[in-house]
Amino acid sequence: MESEIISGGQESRSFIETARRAQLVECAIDAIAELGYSNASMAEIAKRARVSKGVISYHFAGKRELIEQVVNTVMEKASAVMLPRIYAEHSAAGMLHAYIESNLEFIAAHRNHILAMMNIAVGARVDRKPSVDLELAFEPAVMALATMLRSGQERGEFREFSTTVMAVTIRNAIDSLAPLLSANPKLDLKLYAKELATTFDIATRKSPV
Amino acid sequence: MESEIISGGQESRSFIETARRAQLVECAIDAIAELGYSNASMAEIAKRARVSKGVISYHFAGKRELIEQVVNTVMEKASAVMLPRIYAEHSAAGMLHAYIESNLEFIAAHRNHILAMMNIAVGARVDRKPSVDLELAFEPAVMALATMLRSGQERGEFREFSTTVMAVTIRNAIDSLAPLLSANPKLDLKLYAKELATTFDIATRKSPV
Amino acid sequence: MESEIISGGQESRSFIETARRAQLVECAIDAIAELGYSNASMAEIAKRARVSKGVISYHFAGKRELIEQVVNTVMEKASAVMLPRIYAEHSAAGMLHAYIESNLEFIAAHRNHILAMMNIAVGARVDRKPSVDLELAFEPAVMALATMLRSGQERGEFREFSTTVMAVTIRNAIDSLAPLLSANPKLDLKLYAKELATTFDIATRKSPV
Amino acid sequence: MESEIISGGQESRSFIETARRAQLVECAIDAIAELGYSNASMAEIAKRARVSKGVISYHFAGKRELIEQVVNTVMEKASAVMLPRIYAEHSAAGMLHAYIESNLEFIAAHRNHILAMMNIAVGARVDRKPSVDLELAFEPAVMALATMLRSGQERGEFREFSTTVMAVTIRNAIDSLAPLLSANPKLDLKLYAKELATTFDIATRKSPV
DNA sequence: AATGAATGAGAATTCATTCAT
DNA sequence: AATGAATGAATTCTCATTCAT
Repeated sequence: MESEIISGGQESRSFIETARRAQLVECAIDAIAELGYSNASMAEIAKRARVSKGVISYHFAGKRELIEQVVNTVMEKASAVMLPRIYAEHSAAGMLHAYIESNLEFIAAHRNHILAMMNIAVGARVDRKPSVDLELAFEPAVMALATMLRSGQERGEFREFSTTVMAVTIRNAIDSLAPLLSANPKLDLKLYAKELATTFDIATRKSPV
Repeated sequence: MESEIISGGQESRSFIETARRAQLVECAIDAIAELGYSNASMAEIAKRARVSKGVISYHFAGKRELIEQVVNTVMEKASAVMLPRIYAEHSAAGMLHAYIESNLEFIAAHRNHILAMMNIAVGARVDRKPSVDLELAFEPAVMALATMLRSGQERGEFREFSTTVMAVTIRNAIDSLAPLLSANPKLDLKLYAKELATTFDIATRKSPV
Repeated sequence: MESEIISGGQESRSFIETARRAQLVECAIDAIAELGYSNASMAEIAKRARVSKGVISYHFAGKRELIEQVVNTVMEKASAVMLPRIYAEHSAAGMLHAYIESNLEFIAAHRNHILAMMNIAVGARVDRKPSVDLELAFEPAVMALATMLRSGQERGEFREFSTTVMAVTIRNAIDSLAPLLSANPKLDLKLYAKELATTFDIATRKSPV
Repeated sequence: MESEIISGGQESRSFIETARRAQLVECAIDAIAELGYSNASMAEIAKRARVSKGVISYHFAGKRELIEQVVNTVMEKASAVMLPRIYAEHSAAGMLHAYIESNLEFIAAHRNHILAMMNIAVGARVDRKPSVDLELAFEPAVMALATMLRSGQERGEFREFSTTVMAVTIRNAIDSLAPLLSANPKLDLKLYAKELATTFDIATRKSPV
């Protein structure tokens, strides 16, 4: 509305476009989470957005770009939730605990986002040219976690272990919650979070209490 | 003479049929592992077997049966490697250790098999009629592991923890090795196995040594 | 504005869609009449419409729906021609006469329509899942005719006979004209109609004049 | 067995071949009658004969020849039943009556044969080059009947009518019994035969009694 | 005389994408 | 900015036919 005044404005198109893109990304997330990657056709996503198929092609270069935006969106949202929680802690154990807990909370709150990510991770190779590389999407998360673990070792809080193996293990423990939750919706998340936190607290700390 | 006996006879498969089926299953495994579930079309699989598309239809009732055979084949091979190793142990910790180690060895030796399984697990749900149910293929593995862990707790070897959460965590730590290995082929498997075994030894045992 | 209303709206078909559907139904009728049910593939029908195969899928849910539309279309056209002619009569003999004559006229004018119907009737049962049930398409016509005959008996115009057997006989005498006409295009339809009308007039009436 | 003695005997092969061909024709008839023309695949027919697909190709030049044999076989059997019955009569009305009754009896006794014929008549155009021409199979029957009717007119027993139209009408009244019987197995055949005989007796005879 | 194995063409259907309006 | 229409490639599956044994 306000934008009609600024005739020829470049901003206004950008606003509508931004909104549409966000909407389409949301619909894509839901479709992928609920139907799986390969059943989340453009037609299905468009239907969920109550919009014609052409709109997606109009706003995104192709399915590929749409999927990339899904990945980016989820990553950003997760970071926004988790990072403050982690940086609020000062001990390595505390940070690891915050990492696991905030991540599980994010999953609980955005189950479809994570489900979509996992479906994409495995299914996206569908396009001959991988639209989203596993490495690109997941490795940074592992790297960041590994760095956190290493600093815990350097501070003398954590025992010696391969930070990479441990980081991968923790990430997978977390990521696999989403499908589990999907199959068994009344899963006790609090318990699950506590179990994981305890397990990896024990598995990483230097000396038993 | 020849035809009177046949009726009702469940004559077992001919030699050549058995060989072809095995070959096609192998080609399917490779195709799925390398291209992803949905790019592993019958045409692609046939091409890898240097055989016409129709051959697959001739030997398997449909894509569904082929995929089922892939799952069965992998499961059987893995069991054949792992079970003897596990049952050779007598302590719960020993069994867990054998479980992890033999599983990683199997993965190292049959990377494509595991990659195929994971792709099927995610990709197959994607069909309107899931050709292979995730639960059917994976949950039993988790269940078996959980049972093993519970017996460890009952024997007093393991601390108290949710056996389900721990079993899921361990299985995912293992399963996620395949894609990792695929992305990073010169991964030190021995080290990885040792790290995982140590981590879950520490994470499960009752009292620190 | 545009999208708020749409939801739930059963907006009727667009002009162009209606035209395409009609065109495709016509092409299907011709293809089925000329090539037989099972040679009338979607590809063939599309080719006749000078349109890509996908267009049929775009406008019809599947072959099934297309065939259903063929049946509906033919039935409606035939009814539109015959019913006024029949209801214009007041004696049972007059109605039967009008029934036979108007039906033959319709067949003469729409030979392919009838040929298509017959091919569908026999060919469609042939699909594992019959796309169009013989009974549904043909029995009503027999039923309606039998009812007309019965009312003629009740009025005392017609002799006693099994209205079902007679209705079946008349319908088949009529329906079989189409293939006959197809094989022998210069058939004298006027004569044929007169012969049939006379035959069944004699065969049904109570007392000779 | 006995044939092994007559080494190189041409006769013995002929005997087995004749038997096989007859068996395959029977199986084809049943398959076509029960499943419809296009579902009666060579595989299905072979299965019913408990024989491999190749056998059919071995004994018949192709599906086309097999279908031709089906038509020939049915025609011969029907003639064998009907002709003696017809020629036993001496009045035209008696012959027509015998024609209708013996034909219905044949249908009752060999329902599948007639069903197969009808399915073939409509469905066989499936092959681009019609494997069986409607004309070839059905017109002779109509011609023969028309001739019979004409002789009735010449003798002064029958009224004037187009013998062709009447013959077509009668043949179709008869042929349509098979599908009817198939849809409604407990149909009263005696009644049906009596109705048809009466109807066409009335419709053809010169003067009302 | 018969079989099992393999072929390749053709079927329906699905889908991302393009384009005129 | 959005839509409906159309395309063409790809997928699974079926089938008559061929061929070595």
